[in-house]
Amino acid sequence: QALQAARQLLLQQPGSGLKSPKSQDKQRPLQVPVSVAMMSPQVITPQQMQQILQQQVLSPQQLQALLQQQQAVMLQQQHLQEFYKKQQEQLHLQLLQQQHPGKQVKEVSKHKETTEPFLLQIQSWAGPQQGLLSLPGPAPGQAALPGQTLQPPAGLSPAELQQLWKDVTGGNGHGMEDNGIKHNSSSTGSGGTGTGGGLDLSTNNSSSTTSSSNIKHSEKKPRSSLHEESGGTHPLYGHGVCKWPGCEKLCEDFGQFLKHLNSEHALDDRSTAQCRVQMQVVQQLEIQLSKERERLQAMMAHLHMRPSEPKSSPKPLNLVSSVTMSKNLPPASPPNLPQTPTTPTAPITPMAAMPQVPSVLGGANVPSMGAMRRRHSDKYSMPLSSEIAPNYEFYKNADVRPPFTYATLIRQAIIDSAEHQLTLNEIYSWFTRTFAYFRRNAATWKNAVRHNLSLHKCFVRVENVKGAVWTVDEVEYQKRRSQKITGSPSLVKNLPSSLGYGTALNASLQAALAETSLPLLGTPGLMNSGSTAHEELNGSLDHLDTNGHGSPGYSPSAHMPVHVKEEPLNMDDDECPMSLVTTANHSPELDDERELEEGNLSEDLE
DNA sequence: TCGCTAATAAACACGG
DNA sequence: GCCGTGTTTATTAGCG
Repeated sequence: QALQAARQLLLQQPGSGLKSPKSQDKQRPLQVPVSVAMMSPQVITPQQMQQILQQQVLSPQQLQALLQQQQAVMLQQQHLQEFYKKQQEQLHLQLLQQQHPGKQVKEVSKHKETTEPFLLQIQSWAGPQQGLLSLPGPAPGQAALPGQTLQPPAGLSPAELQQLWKDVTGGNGHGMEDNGIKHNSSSTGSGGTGTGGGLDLSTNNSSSTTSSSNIKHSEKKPRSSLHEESGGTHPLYGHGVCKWPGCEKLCEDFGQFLKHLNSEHALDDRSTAQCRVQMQVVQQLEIQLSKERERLQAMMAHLHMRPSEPKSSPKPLNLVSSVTMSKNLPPASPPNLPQTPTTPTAPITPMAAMPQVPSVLGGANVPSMGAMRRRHSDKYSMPLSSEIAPNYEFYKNADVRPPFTYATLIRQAIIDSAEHQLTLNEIYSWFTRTFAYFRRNAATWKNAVRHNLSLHKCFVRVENVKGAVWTVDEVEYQKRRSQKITGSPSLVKNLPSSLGYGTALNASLQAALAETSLPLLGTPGLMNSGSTAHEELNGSLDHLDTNGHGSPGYSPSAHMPVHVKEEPLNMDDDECPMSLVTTANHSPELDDERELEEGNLSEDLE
């Protein structure tokens, strides 16, 4: 309305506002708004604004007034959006509680949180049809107006995008289709093509906030899973469904699709508007893609992965603020969307086992501990220390769960200590000190630590002068580990008797050596205490090797703190810690093989 | 589907 | 009674 008032102002004062040098241009001020209005009735895009500026059709005062009015409208729009969002969310939750009692509400609500901002954004892009001021992306060299956020939220999947499109176009779903909810919109399209009213989402929703009775369960139309057969080929036709954004009209065959396409999506205002919105979507996605690609480059550069293009990061990455996606992107893969799944043949980094990497570290969207009950298999993980070491700062600062089991971490904490023994509280401290992730939900993970200490035989409680301390029974630990590695408990069963370090024990200890060697040395943070791990393991090896057998009365408490033999070996390894590059193409099996090979190598060096 | 493993939650005991 | 520690059991989920 404000913009229209401005336009009225211009129309009412054509003479005063004109600085056109030629008299025949006197119609210009009329032409511009009219043309704009033809495109989108209440929109003056920045490009057009610039055009107006260039053509000097308006006086600076008028332009200023116009801009002010636009800003005022923007503020109104923002308020409307906020109001609408709140109302919609409230309504949404209300409906979900009615229809999906229980935790589904939480899940869908979470989904909504991610989609709604973009939904609003899309609505803003599609504003003309909604009577809202549309403010497309700023023209080159023109700053975005305050409050204007044109970036779609990161991490938008194509499915979400499609859903949002449906939201925009008001097609079958009206935004809540995922939840089986459908707004009884004013859409007149019998086939759910969102004719006309498809784009007046905001008005529909705003009205629906006061009349929830207008909402009904949707006869959820089967999606692309049906009609797999497809007659002809057309970018807008697939799986028997019209792929026009927001349409999804079922078409029996290609001919019917063509007929539908020509009838429902002919060249008219609606189609052009939808096309325009789609262009905006594509444009924004391209912008986002380029940003993500740039981010990927920077990440790969930071992580010493081979960048596909030698494009250096504009600035060093601050892990706390910049790490927004998993590192498990194969370096050879083209920089794609960050959600690119890792193929089983390229588990690459231990991050592959990382359950999740919060998109915003330390942000509110970090899933709670309880929500991420993921299996923490070490299978895809490289040796703990060598994983932690290069990422020491990362884990220290980033609220990312380390991809290791509690047992592994506890052991690491203990063998990192000078005495190879820690009190429970010291273990706690190590966790919180080493991993930012363990600086919250203390009760949960501390309970898990205690549980693991009690559960696993490899952890031995030793009464000490100053109380009880926990040590690691390395043999027990490696028994567990070798069980996991070899999958052959029979081998482990023979461990005590095969003290001549037979194959199983050898492999186990080699694996252990691989796990605790190389590691820590690459990182100052872990180097100081971490070298003990290496030494301890070598000590363990020495103990067995030199005697030809493990000590029968093997006592971890007696064994752990002592017998440190300085081993100059592996210094080459130290200089070349296990990098993401070297492990990038490792399959899980190769990882195990690598560990064995490294063990052999170390042994050979001895 | 089944078995294994790990994470998580919780109850309980015990001592300071 | 509270808290930290330690043990144990049950449930759940991921994975092979």
